[in-house]
Parts: sequence; C-alpha cells; structure tokens
Amino acid sequence: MTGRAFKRIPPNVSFPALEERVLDLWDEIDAFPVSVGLRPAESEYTFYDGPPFPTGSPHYGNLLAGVIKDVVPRYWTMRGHRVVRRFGWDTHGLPIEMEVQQKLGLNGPRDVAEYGIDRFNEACRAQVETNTETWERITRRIGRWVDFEDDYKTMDIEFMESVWWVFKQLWARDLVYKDFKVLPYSWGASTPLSNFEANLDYRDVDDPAITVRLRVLKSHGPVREGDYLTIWTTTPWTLPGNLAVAVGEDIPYVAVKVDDHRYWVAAELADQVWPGADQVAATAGRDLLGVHYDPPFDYFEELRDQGAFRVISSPDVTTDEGTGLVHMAPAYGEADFYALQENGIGLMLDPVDLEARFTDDVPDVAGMYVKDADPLLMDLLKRRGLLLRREQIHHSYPFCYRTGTPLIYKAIPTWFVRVERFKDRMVALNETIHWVPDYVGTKRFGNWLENARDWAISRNRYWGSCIPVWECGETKHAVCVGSVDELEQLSGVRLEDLHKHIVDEVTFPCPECGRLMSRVPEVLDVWFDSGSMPYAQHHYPFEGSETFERKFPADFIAEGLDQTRGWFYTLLVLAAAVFDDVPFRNCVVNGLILSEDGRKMSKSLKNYPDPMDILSSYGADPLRAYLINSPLLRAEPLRFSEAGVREVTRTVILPLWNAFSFFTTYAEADGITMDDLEKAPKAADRSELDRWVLSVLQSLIATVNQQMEGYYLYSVVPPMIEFIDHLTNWYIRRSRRRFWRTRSGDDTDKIAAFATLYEVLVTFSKVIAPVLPFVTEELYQRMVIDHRPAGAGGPLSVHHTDYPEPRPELISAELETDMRWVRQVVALGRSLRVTHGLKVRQPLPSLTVLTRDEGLAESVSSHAWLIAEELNVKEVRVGRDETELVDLKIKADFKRLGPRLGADVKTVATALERLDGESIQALLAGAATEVAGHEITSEDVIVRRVPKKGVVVATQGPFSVAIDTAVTRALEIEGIARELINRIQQLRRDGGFEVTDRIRVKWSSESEQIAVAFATHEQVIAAEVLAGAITREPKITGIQIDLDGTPLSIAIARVEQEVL
RNA sequence: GGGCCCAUAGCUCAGCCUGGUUAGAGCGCAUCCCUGAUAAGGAUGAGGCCCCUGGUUCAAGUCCAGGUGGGCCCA
Repeated sequence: MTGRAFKRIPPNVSFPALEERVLDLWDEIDAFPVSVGLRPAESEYTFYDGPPFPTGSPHYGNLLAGVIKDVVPRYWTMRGHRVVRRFGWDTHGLPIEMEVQQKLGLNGPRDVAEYGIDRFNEACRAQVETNTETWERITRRIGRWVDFEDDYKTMDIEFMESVWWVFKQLWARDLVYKDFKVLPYSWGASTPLSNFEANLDYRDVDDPAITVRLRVLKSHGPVREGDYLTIWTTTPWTLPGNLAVAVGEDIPYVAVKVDDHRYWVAAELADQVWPGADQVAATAGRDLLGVHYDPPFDYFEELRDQGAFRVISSPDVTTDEGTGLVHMAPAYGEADFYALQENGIGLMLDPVDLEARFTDDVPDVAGMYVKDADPLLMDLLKRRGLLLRREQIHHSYPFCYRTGTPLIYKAIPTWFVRVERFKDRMVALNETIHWVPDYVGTKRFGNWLENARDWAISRNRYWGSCIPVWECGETKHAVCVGSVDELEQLSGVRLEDLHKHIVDEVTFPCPECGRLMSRVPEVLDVWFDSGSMPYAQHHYPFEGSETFERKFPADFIAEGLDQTRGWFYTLLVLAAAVFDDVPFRNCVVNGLILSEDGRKMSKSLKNYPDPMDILSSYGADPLRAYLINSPLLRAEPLRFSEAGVREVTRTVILPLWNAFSFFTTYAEADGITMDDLEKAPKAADRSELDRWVLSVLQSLIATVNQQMEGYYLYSVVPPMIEFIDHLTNWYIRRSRRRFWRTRSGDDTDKIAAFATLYEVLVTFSKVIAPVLPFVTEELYQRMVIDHRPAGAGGPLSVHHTDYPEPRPELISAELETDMRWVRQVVALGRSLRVTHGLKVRQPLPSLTVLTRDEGLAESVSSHAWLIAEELNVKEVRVGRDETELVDLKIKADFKRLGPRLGADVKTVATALERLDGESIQALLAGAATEVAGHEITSEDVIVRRVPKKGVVVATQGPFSVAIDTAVTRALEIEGIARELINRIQQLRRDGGFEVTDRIRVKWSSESEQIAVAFATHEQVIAAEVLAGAITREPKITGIQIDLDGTPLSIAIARVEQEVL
C-alpha cells in the first residue's frame, strides 16, 4: 500500500496534448501488443480488417470504420479475449492504376503498353508504399490499435498465391466460365467498368438522334415486301453492328403511308414519328416476328445465313420514346445481347476495337473513334436513302470517372463465377449472420442475394491478381494453376512474384497438342482479392492452416453500407463456394458521412474540415464518441459538424474530467491516500447517496454490456451521458460538503465519500475506455498506477484491465426509484423558485409534496433532508390531500376504455370531463360510477392536476409540489448571511486563493440588516469561507459591493494557519 | 426502372415495432440562477400542418396504400 496523497489535477486541460502524451505512454509500455498477449490464445476473438485502398489520405468514412474496428476489439479484449488485429491493404485495382497513370502522364492502355507493363506495375507497387504512411499516422492518432507490422497486402506473393488457390477451388467445382458480357466500357482506360463506376460521372450532353428506315425483303403476314421498318437510335455508331430489330409482342403496331411507302411503327408513336400520316394497316408485334430486312450497312451481309437481320421479340421494348422498333446490336447493349440469344441468334458482332476505334471490317470508318464516326455514318445512311430524320437530343450520358471520356457499352469476353448456382445456399447462410442494424442483413443484403447474378470477375487491366488460367491457342484447352509449385511443375519456372508482367512470360506445352499455352490476359476483379482475405492473409492452405481454421469465420467485421455489394458479398460468395460456411458471424454496418450542408464530402469543394485539424484541435476522444453516438451506427447518414464534436467534449469529456479534478483537488487538500480509502466502510455500510451512485453505476454496467454484446454501439453512449449527469449533477453536487470536512476523530463518512467517488471514477473509466481510450487512460494512470506500491503487479493500462461486470449485490432498484422521485421533486421545486422569483439563497419555511401514491410519498419523506438542503427550505412535508392546492381534473383513459367501449368512448369521455368535484372525489376514493350507461372506476381515468389560483404550486405526473413563500425576519437575515457568504467566496476566487487558504474578513456597512446577519450567523459564515476572524470596521478600503441595493465594503486577507 | 433506408422544433435526432387525446431530448436563441468543480454547471421560456393525399380505426406522428423529396445499392 502506498501512503502517497493524491495530487491535484487542474480542471483546465488541453485534451489533444493529453492524447499525445498518452500515445507516447502506449509506445513506452507496448500497450497494444501487451493487451493482446495478456489474454489466453484459446480465448481468441477474431476480427477481419476490411482492407482499404491506400489512395489519397484517409477520409472520415475510413476514420469511422477505424473507430468501430477499435471500439469493439478493445471491448472484447477487456472481456478477456485475445483479439489479434492485422491491418490489411487493398493494393490492387483501378484506383491505384489511375493514380499512377496520372503521375506518369499516361493516357490509356496504349501508353501503358509503350511505357512497359513491367515498369508500370513496379510503379504501382511503389505508389502503394508511399501512400501507406499517411494512413499509419492518422490511424495512430485516432487511437486505433491495429498491427501495421504484421499486416497483409494483397500484392504479397503469399496472398496472391492463395488467391490462385481460391480460384482453382472454384474452377474444380465447375463454378468458373467465360462468356461475353456487355459492360460499360471506358476506352480511355481501355477497360470495362463496374456499373457502380459507370454511375460516378453522368453529364448532360448533346448527342445525335436519328430515325432510320430499313427495307423489308419479303412479304410476311401483314407486312409487304418493300415496306419499311422505322428504327431510332442515339448511337449511330452501333448501326454497323446491327443484327436484328426487336418489337414487343403485345405492342400494337401500324403501317402509315407516306409518299407511297409504308412505314411500320408502334401505334402509340405513329403520330409523333409521322404526324398526320394515314394508317393503312395494324397488327400486334407478334405478327412482325420473323420479317427479314435489309441491314443499315452491308458490311456483314454474310451473317444473314446464320439468322441475322430479322425481327425478333424482346420484353424490354417500350413505347416511351423512339419508334417502338428497336435496333439490336449484341455487342453494345445488354438487353440486345440477351434478346438475340433468346431468339436463337447466338452471334457476336463487334467491329470496334478495345480503344473504341472501328476495325478494318468497316472500311468506310476504319480506325476512327466511334463517336467521331457518327457524322460519317449518318452521311452514308443518307446517301443510301435510309436516313429519315436527324435530330439532336440533350440527355445525361455516363463518362469515365477517371479519364473523362464518354463510356460506351460493349461486349467483352469475361470470366464469371456461377453464383446463381449456389445463391440459395448463400441466402440460408446469411440468415445465421447477426447484422447491425438487422434490416441491412435481412432486407438489403438478403434481397440482393436472392437476386444474385453470376459475378463477373475479370478485368482487362494490369495491376492485380492474375487469372491463373493458361490456354492453348490451338485446341483452346485450358489449364488452371493453383500454386507456384504447380506452375513450376508445368513450366520449370519458379516465380517469386505473381504479377501480370512476370506471370505472362511463363508458358508451357499443351498436353493435347504440344504447342505452347499462354496465360489468358485478364486480371481478377480486386473484390476477388478482398473476398479471399480470410484465406489469403494467412497464405492458406500453403501454410498457416491451423491459424486459419482457428480464425474462420470471423467473430466480427465492420464496414460501410456501400459494402453490401462489395466486401460483404464477395466474402460470402467465396466462403459459401469454397467452405460452405459464413465468413463472419457479426457485422456492424455504418452509414455514410456527409458534409454539414448535407452533400457528399468533396475534396475539391472543401466543404468539410480536415480530419487532422479536428484531431489536433479537439482530440480523438470527442471525435470517436461523436461518430459512435450518431445515426451512422444505424447505417443512416450523418451530416458531419464540428459543433457536434465540440458538444461531445462539453457533455461527456469535460464533466468527467471535472469530476476527476474535483476528486483530486479535495483529496490533495485533505491528504487522502490509498491507505485511507482502503479503510473505508464497505459499500453496504456507506451512506445512502454512496449506495445510490454505486447502484446506478452497476445498472449502467449491465446496460452497456448488454448493448455491446449485441453490437448495438449506438445504444452505448446515451446511458453513459445519463450516468455522468447523475454523477456530477446529483452525487457530487449533493456530496460536496462531505469532501471538505476537516480532519476529525470520525472521518468515516468523508472517507466513504472519497472511496465511493474513487471507485466510481475508476470503474466508469473502464466502462467508457473502449470509446474514449485517451482520457480514461490518463485518469487510470493518475488514480491507479501513480498510487500502486513499487513492485506491485497489475495492469499498466486501463485497457489491460477486465471490463466491469455488474455486481447485483450493489444494485437497489428501490433506491434508484426513490432517487428518481427525489430528483423530480427537486426539479419541480427549482422550477417553482425560478418562476416565482425566489432565489435559492433565500431560505424558505417549507415545501410540501402532495401525492396519493404511497410509494412516492414514502420515497420523498425518507429523503426530506436531501430535498430540503438542495432547495434551501427549512422543512419538507408530505401530504395526501391534494385538493387544498390543486384542482383534480379527470380524463378518460382511452387506452383502457377504447377497446372496451368502442364507439361509446367519446360519449363517456365527454361525460367524464363534466363530472363535478364531488363525483370525482368519490370515483378516486374507489367508488364505481355510472357514466353515460357504462360503469367507470378510478382505473379508467387519468388524473390531471391544475394548481389553484394564488398558490405557489407545480404539478407533474402523480404529484404536486407547493412552496411556502412567507419569509420571516429570521429567514430574511439568514438569506442575507448566505448572500454574504456568496460575496466573500467570490472575493476569494477573484483573489486567486487556494481552496484551503484561511482568511481574515473585515467589513463595513451602514446597514443594520447586514450587521444583524453577520452577528447572527457569524459561526456559519466563518466556517463556510474559512475565516478565522470577521470584524466590523468603521471604514475600510475594501471592495465595494452592492447587496440588493445596500452598499457594503469587504476586505479579505490570507492568514497563516497558526493564527487560527 | 427495382430493392432497402430516411423525412418530427431554426439545427441534430428520440418516439413508430406493440395506435390512446398535452409529441420529447440536445444544440442554438431569450430570460434568469447557482457556484468551496469556476475558461464549468443549472433552471425557465419561446419555438411543431410530426413531408403530402387517401384509407383502416372509437382513436393515426405511430398501421396500410399512393405520391413528393433525399440517401445507399443495383439496373
């Protein structure tokens, strides 16, 4: 035990500076690794880090994810589990490639090829390394404990080899296939984009819109040879790729006669396309099916033999715009592609290369960029007599968010995972995952799974994991390679890097024909990396199988709502396909952080404060609590506001700090030591206020544990704020005097108070430590570590301690209820004083609580002294007869009567309101009354209390509070004495006196009242202001004070204690 | 176009699942108080077509349908 007294902690503090010191302390004592190592390996609680792209610097979204991924592991660590936290880096993919392209001044794949894929990929690798530094700095600053040394990067060979293994598992289960897919395609980046990427940059632009006629070759049903089909398109460049025209089977079509020609068009659009023209024939779309026509261009005439150039059916045809006959080019529209396949035209025709230039198959425009070819193609159509109309349309069109070039839709050979085959299993597995909030899992993610489509996993890029498939150019035989060893066996080459520029060099003979096989050119979607991380981070199954098995599935992951289709999905796809298991058991999903104006945070708009600035002016603790205690944790968006961060400092951190400062101030003043606290009576024997605050604390612990166990992080901070209110605005406020009682024979109560506050502060620090790791650490260091005897063992950090668990023996529901009533009575009493202009310093004779509720009456009378002291009244009475001061009004209890009386409830309610006082009394006394034909008892009504005119009464719920305002002469004098105390205290403060300084008071005044007050209450005044002597002087040069209109001079001076 | 979510005080949000007749909190604002925690703390007050329109019901902020506006994801 240590006999060293507590040292005063000043109330003013710079939290950011404090946090920096705590960070250094953590480094010094290896706090994070020790916190992991302290817990037994068998108790492992697994957490997967969702790897971020190390592009740019981290934004609030990353910080939020980081905070959640810190709070939960800190909690479970304190609950006794080992939580290993490896940082993960998502190092591949378009974001990095684009960053590097810009840096190197490369525009698109042609430049990359010229620059050299090897040099390019190495540049990407270097870029990743440079970006990681900022991340480490800000992650450390926000207090996130995560291991940057034992991290994993998706570009490490071990990781990439496991990805190959995962791919091969799919391959072996026949879950991989190759097909065309029409994708948004950026010719600037020479790559297909995801739909998400395609949506990033829509712009309003002008495009051509042309109406074209196609000649019918042969009569067919209502259609005659020489008729024309009318089609409409905004992408003339797709016309050379035309293979069919689609109609809706149930859409009515008509032929109109113009200049002796018959034009087919949807009936609904006929007037728009051919205003005023005569309709000479009509039929349903289904009768047009099979009509042969002459294509707009004749480059691919030979395809007619394979079924092209006829009218087909498509459910996607609408009559919203155009002509109701839709030009179909399988390479440039997803709907086109499927419609043609459905109609047995399995052809692919794509005369456009990967840089969006026409191939030599279209000699008229060969080599031209497709959009530039539009005018030429239109001229050609005109010359062929097919162009009916040429207009401009203003519409929004997608652009590549990276290169700013217009996107086109284009069929790309693509590798797919057959997700549809096992999606039902995924749905079933998902039902076993605990999602917070739950609707994200059941609705949003569940629905998404039910509609899951096969996953396109290939990308035509450079910096990524390779698709480990080698193909023979001759026989098309394909071999999937699942490891470095396997590749070595096949090729004799042992690779030490698995990136494209290395792997593509490796070839081996085809087992079927003996010619060389080479790797397919595509790399994998980066999401394949992310989804493989449970296995690949441990280099499973090549090593670490035991580790992997222990850590799969994860107990907990957390990411943003936008990952529903991203990480959450790919994790589940691969886990379900390869292990038939869930990849994680609990998932916390957070919402999106918007700027204060409700828009997206945008670097270019600068509509939000820099995260690092917030951290250095407010600190990490308030930012963490602000983010955790926000709609974000319900997966709803938050408008980020600096004021919100400040608010947390004021409502949570400062009060806690003030309580801490209060304790140390008086502990120092009194020379309190740990030895003293050890001698405190045990909790059950302490005063009621002590037992109450300990009970409230235990209840808080129960609540917080329950919420944390359910991952309901959003329910954690509000009860903590409530507790802080109980602690500071009631416990400390009402206990203050107990802390500054001077040393005497019986210090038991004072020591009990100190011990209680000590226990509360230390325990509460542990409770809130996962959310506010810094300030709680400081408190723990000063309160616990500084007073630990040299050589004694024990946790070196609050984060090494065990999380508090509720001690039921300390909880008293009854006491908590009592105090709730007391605080309500006090609130009403305060309100009465304020509304009637009765200062609290003026003592009043009495306060009366009126209620019919016996329990409430009991609570109040057994705590009368508390209320009296707080409200400065001489006596607190409890009365049962409310009618002296309030009028009782009753109202129907609709909730009870409604179901019983149905429509009659209204009549009864009206009748009840008209009841006279006597009947009300009788009813409330227990008599049943007949009202409007129904029997009504006191149970059926709600009582309202209205203060009578002319009394000082306030009511709330089941009780009323009245104050006697008659101020006697004695009370008036006492009030003045309290004013005097107040002024002298003010002088002490202004004079910069220590709370322990003794003083001498001299005063001078003409007022008899003041003289009487000093004389009558000299003892009290002297004791309150620590004055040894109070003397009246005829005239002094003290400070002039105006006491409610009466002039007064007071002078105080510090005196040595001996003088007392 | 589809799925999911959101809309309540000037601002940020509870309440809605389980309907009940005076809709709450915090911030901000105004007025005031207290202070042996003092660059804190507290009280009181003003401030609401609970997005709109229908429906169900004795009764709708709450349940249902349809709109409007916003967000995320997907077409």
